[in-house]
Amino acid sequence: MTSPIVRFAPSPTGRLHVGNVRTALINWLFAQKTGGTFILRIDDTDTERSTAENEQGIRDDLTWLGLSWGDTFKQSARFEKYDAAKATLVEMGLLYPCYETADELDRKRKIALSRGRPPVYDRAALDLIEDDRAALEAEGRKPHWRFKLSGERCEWTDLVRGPQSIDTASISDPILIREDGSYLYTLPSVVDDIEYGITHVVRGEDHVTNSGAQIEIFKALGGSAPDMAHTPLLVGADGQGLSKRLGSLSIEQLAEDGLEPMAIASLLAKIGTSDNVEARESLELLAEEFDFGKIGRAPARFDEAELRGLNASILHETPFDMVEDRLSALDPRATETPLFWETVRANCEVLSDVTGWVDIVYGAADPVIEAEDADYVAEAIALLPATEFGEGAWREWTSALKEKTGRKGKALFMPLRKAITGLSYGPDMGSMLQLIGRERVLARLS
RNA sequence: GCUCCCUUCGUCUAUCGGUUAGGACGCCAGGUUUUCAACCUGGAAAGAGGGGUUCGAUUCCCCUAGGGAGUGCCA
Repeated sequence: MTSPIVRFAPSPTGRLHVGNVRTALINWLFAQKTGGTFILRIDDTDTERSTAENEQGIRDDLTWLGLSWGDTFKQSARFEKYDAAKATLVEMGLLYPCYETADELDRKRKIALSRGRPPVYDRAALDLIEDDRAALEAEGRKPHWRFKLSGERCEWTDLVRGPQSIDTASISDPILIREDGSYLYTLPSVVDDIEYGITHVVRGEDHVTNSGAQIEIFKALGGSAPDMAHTPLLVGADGQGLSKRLGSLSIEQLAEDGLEPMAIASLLAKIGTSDNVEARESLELLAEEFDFGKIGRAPARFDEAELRGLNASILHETPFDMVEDRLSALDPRATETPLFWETVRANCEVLSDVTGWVDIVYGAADPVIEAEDADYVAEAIALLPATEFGEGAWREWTSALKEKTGRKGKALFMPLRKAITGLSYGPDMGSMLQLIGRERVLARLS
C-alpha cells in the first residue's frame, strides 16, 4: 500500500475555529500515524470573501498548534486546471449550462417546499435547445453550470460511518461554475484531489451529501474516488451546535486566552472517541493512539471547562525551562528564580495566571489581618527568623509559634497566609516565604 | 417539509443477546501534604419513552421524543 496523502482545505474567509481545527488535526494525526503526507490547500476560489490576511492567519494558527504541512498551494493559482476539467465534463455531456437567476431558483425551491416536495433542481435547463440558449444569451443572461448527477445511488464505505448510500436522484445537480465564470469549491476540490493523489478525504459530516456528488465527479474525471472519512461535528457543552459561539472559539482567541496548544489538540483528538480524554504532551503521542475506528458517530461535545482542566494538568507538569521565555514575556519577575514557577504552577490553570502570583510575591499584596488575630500576628513578627529565609524558614517559624502560642493546624498558619499573601489559598507557604523574602513579609505583617 | 446520522453515569465512552453494565474526567467523602493544587483510598452516578422479536434484551426491528447535519451561484 502506498502511503496516504491527505489534505486540509480551509477557505480563507476567516480564522480557524475549533471545528475546522479538529478536521485539520485528524488529517494530520492520520498522516503522522501512517507515515503519510499532510497537504495544506487553500480553497480560495471565492475571491470575494477570501483574504490574504486570513490565509496567513490560518497558517499561523496551524503553526501555533504544531500542525506542519508537507506541501501547500492555493486554488486561485490553478484556474487553468479547472478550465480543462470543465471542458472535459462539457464534452462528456455531464456539465450543462443553466440560465435561471438566483431569484428564480429561490422561488422554485419555495414552491417545491410549499407543496411538500424536496427542493431539488428540476433540470429545466436540460430541455433547452441551441436556439433557446442563444435567445437567453441575447437577453444578456450568462449561464451557470451544473454537473449532471447519475440519479443512481452512490455508495462507499466510510472509514468512520461505515457503509454509506446517497440517492443522487434526491439531490440537486450541483452548480460547479457561477454565472460570472468563477468556480465553486466542488470541482476544484476534486480536480486537486486527483492531481495530488489524495488517498483519503477526511472532513466533517456536513460534507456527506457533497461526497455523494463529488464521488461521481471523481469517476467522471477518470479517477477513482479516495477513501472517505466523515467525522461527527462538534457541539457546545450545552449540546447545541457550536456555530453561534464560533467567534469565541477561534484558535486565535484561545491562544490569546493563554491556552496551551497541546491542551486544545488533546481535547480535539480525544472527545468523541473511545479513548479517555486526557492531556498528551505531544502530537506524536496523539498520533500513535489515533484510529478512525475509535471515533464515534454521535456529535462530540467541546467543553471549555474541560479544556481548561486539561490545560491546568499540562501546566502542572511543565518544567521551568519550557516556559521561561513565555513567563519572561508575561512579567520578567516571574523568571527571577525557577523556584517561582515551580511553586505557583500547581495553582495556575492558564499560564497568564502567574501574573497574579507575581503581584502577590513581588508586588504589593493586600494583607488581611483579622482583629482577633492581631495579637497572634504580633507574636509572629517577634518570632520571625532573623536572617534571610531559606528552605527551612517556614517550618522553623511556625514551630516556634506553635510552641509559644499553642496554636496548631489551620489556626496556626491561616492567619499568616492571609497576612502575607492576602489570600486564604495558594501555593506552599514554605516556598512562598522564600520567594517573598524577609523584608516584604515583615512589612506585610506590620 | 424531505433525506441522512445520533441517543449508556453530569461528560467522553466500553459492552459486538445472558455482565454485580466496565473505565476515564468531573463530583462527594476519607487519608496525606500543618491551606489550595498534586497524590492515595473509597463512594454516589447511566441504558430517552413505548411497542415488538426472543427462553432472555443496553445490544436486533418498529414508532415516538430529543439532538446533529444536509437540502446555497458558502465551504
